[in-house]
Amino acid sequence: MPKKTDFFQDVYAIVRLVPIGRVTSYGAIGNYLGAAKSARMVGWAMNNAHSLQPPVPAHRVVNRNGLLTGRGHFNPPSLMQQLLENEGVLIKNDQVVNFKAHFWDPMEELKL
DNA sequence: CGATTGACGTACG
DNA sequence: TCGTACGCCAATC
Repeated sequence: MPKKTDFFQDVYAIVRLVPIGRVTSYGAIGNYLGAAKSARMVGWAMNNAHSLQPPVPAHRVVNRNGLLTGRGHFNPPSLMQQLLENEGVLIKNDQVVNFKAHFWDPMEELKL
């Protein structure tokens, strides 16, 4: 029987599967794991992800609005935007430009 | 051990 | 269209 902590591991697995130049959202991951309403847990998992090995590319995970809500948890906070721009994802006003085009939905990509 | 918070999202007015 | 309320579950105070 799977342990509840597996949810966190699954979140990390999904984030690591996100291709370069693509981004996903907390809700999309939670939805894929069957915890659509537990998007907060995905965010909490990211908080723990900073201590994981290998490091989880949390900078590819943004909120439903494509806003870099978690940038304040990076070091420095601007690192998130910098990493995304480095992968070809433009950020404007702490928000992903053309977010819909860069959006990587695990349910569409992994479910098949 | 109880109350509050948190990298979110949906529902309702 | 915008603002407020609630749910979700774990960690922290």
